[in-house]
Amino acid sequence: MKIGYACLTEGVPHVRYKSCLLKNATPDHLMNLIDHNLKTLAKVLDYNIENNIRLFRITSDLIPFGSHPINTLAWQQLFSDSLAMIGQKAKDHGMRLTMHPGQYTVLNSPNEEVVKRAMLDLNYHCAVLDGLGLSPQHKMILHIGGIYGNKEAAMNRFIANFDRLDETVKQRLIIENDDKSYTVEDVLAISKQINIPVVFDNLHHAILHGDHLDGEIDLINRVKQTWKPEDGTQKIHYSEQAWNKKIGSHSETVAIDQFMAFYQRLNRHDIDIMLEVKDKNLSALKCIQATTKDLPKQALEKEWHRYQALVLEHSPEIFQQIQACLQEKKADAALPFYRFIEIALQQEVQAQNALKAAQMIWSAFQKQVSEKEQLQFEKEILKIEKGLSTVSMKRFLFRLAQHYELSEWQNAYYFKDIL
DNA sequence: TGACGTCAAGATCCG
DNA sequence: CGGATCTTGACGTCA
Repeated sequence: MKIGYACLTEGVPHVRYKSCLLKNATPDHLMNLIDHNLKTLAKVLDYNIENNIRLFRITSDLIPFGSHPINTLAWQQLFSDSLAMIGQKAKDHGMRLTMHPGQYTVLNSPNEEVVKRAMLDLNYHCAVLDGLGLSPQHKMILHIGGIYGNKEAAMNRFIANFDRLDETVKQRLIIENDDKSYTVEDVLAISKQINIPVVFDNLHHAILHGDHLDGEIDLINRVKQTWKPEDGTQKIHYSEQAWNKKIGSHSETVAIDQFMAFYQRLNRHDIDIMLEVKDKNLSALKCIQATTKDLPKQALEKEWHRYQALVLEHSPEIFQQIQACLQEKKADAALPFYRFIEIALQQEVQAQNALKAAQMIWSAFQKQVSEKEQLQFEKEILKIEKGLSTVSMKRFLFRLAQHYELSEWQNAYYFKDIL
């Protein structure tokens, strides 16, 4: 079983993808952006490897305007070495990479121009995975598309247009149920015609059906039949509804108890779970650690170190409770640990607690700072006391952590909003 | 014609 | 001038 996350990272320094507006997309600029983005992807894979994350979706924005006529670069050739190196990283560590063309890539449109662009976009996504040198087990996920007043005709159009795709694209393509139009049953019916795997998405399923727990696991096991040996392990999407946001919005974080309940009902290990959640890698790490038997103690301690300042900023009380919890050194501390984290982060940041968090990080390099930095810190303190944003304090502290090469603190989740 | 979703670029405002 | 915050863009469907 692999658990993974989609596209972007939280709290990982120096990984930010770049893009540009259509009007600025000159070949020269695109070259620079692609070069930067590939370096970024390589760093993200390093992060994944280091943190034992073995399932990851690559952002569609890797190559800006990757399927747009404005991008005339032969990027697959120009960056073949770089792509091959990145792909080798993944292969060396058993990492499964996927891609997911967005909601605007519509293969079943009645508009032929839209279909042509969708085919080009699928070619682009496939070219990335091909360029990385990855097998067809590294998939591309697509939704079925629109209804256009006649669902049956729309489904048949999907089937007909699938047939027009390149063989390499067909081998990678998998299809997913959505939250508006196409149920798992619909997608299974299409799958039966074109013989490609189905991705079960739990939240979409819950939205299109009233009570989502009823028969959910049976359905997942039925969907497994669409995965052939050459497709690799069955993959599903897991997400939770964001409270107080509109139906279908992904939650800020995966609520660990809700996930564990699902995991236990699922009761399978021959399955890969892609999380779709705002806090990305943070939830992936959480779910991985919570489901790892005999998790080494240092894994949680490393995680705690990254959470410390962020937790302190939200709740000094829970900060203390977590310290106590970890000192007990019981086995299976992961669940209580993450429960505490979730509760802490729901608390609003008070100025006095923001000060405590800043002080904690400051104390790590207080001894080596210059007088000028001391004065700057005092200025930042005043800003927080006045009730101003903590952003500039965080930027200041992050710069210090970089300057004094305190890599541990650079990885603090405390900095995730300013990276 | 605007909402939808998503992210960063670009624009503008502010001290 | 630099940093903080607001607006725009790129895509297709549907009301």
